[in-house]
Amino acid sequence: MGIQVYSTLTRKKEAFETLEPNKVRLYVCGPTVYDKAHVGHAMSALVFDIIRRYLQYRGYSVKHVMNYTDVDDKIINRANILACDPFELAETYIQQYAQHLKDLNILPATINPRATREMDEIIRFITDLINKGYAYEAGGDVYYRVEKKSDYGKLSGRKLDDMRAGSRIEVDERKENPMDFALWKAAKEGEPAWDSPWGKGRPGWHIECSAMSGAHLGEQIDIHGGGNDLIFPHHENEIAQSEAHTGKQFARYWIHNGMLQLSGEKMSKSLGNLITIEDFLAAHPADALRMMVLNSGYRNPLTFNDEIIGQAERGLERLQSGLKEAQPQTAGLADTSALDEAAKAARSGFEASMDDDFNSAGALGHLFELVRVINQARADGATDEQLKPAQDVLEELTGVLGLTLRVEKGSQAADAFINLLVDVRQDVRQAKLWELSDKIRDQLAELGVQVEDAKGGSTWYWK
RNA sequence: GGCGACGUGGCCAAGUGGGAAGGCAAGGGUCUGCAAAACCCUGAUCACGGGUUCAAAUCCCGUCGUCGCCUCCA
Repeated sequence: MGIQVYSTLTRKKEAFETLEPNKVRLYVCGPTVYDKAHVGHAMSALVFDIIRRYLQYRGYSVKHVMNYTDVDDKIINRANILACDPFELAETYIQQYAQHLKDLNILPATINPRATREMDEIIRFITDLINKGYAYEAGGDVYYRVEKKSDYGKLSGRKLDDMRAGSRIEVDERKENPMDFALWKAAKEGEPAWDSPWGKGRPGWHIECSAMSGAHLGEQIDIHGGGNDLIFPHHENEIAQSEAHTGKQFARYWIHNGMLQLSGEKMSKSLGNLITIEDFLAAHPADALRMMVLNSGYRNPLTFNDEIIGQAERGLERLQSGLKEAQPQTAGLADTSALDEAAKAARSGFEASMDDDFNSAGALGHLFELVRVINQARADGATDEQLKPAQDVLEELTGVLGLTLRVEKGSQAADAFINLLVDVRQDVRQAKLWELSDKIRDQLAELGVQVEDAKGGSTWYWK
């Protein structure tokens, strides 16, 4: 059985079949760049990075598009407050976001389009919608006509009638239906604006994704992703526009990640309860956040707090323990079949879990079982050569999840001195000068070097 | 109010008809001069109440609770 993917559109798992064999067209909604990104953004980016890496492991070539919304009301407002240029503001945060993705070991998208650089495409798209009767101009604005297509609401499971009451929606007299949404917004004085058939203005939020997806991935794509807070109205509107434009199904699978929660509430800019990626990375390794994401279902809400981060960090240490070297001067195992079988079982279990809607928590479970067998073998005296095949599998599969299991490394020069010290300490221990031997170990620990004593000698590593 | 998701051991969490994975924490033990690491051992009436079934954590109905969307949001 191949990969099964849960699609929001059908609310069930479906067999994953791409439009073109072995190729995946993936579009993920990126951030609006008006402020520092927080760990919730990181979670979403991590989820789709994990999905992408697994698809690649499964032999797919993935064309991954992630956009930056670099012109909109919030950017303009922020720029006004800071008395700076909105384009420069956006540029600053785009650069910062790209660096965060790198720091988080998230593979760069194949293409990162920006709304401001795709204006011709956007205008062509809107023009076509007007020509086809799906949109209308009203005083320099252009609105999408939600009643024109009968399936509006199919992604979010809403009916126009249910939303009509819409007490919280400010009714705009110029709209035919209160749910009609802006494709193009006429510019006010001093705002960034582009020429269009409807006068100076800028694109609405939803249209840019449809236009850029079409421009870079074609009329139909395999996966469209984003946070589940985008289901309505953003993705609903994207479907409406794109399918009105092409007459074809837009995305085959809609994948949405759950929200990151802080103190029981969604982390968001408007609630002000956020932790920036910058702050997180200053205090924790990038792998810790990825580990948190991996250990839970991507569709479920994920609670973010110190205890959970701590659990993730200790879980990482456990994975790392599987990669440690053999005990010094060990005799070796007579039989390594347990290791071979464990490695084999780990790979097939890993694949079965990940095939099932990217069940990374289940996949991790299989990797932990491999760790246990490796550690058992080491404790039983396996040599490095004997451990290596299983460790290679562990390293490969954790790599598929995007974990680096990075072990801090000092300089080569320092290594030589530490080896010397540990070696000398070995003689000190043989002479049973425990006080001196402990002093060396303690002081090395203060320098970040963990020394571990075993029967045949000592090993050490940077921590 | 409408729509949707979720509720599994102290914590995180997999499993969605027939043996309740895994991790963290805790306790006990092995190893060790000590420490650390590692290894071994110990734990769940699957929110509650009904129902379907030979069989339910898993399906159906109801109750309670948590969260999300309905307005900008990853």
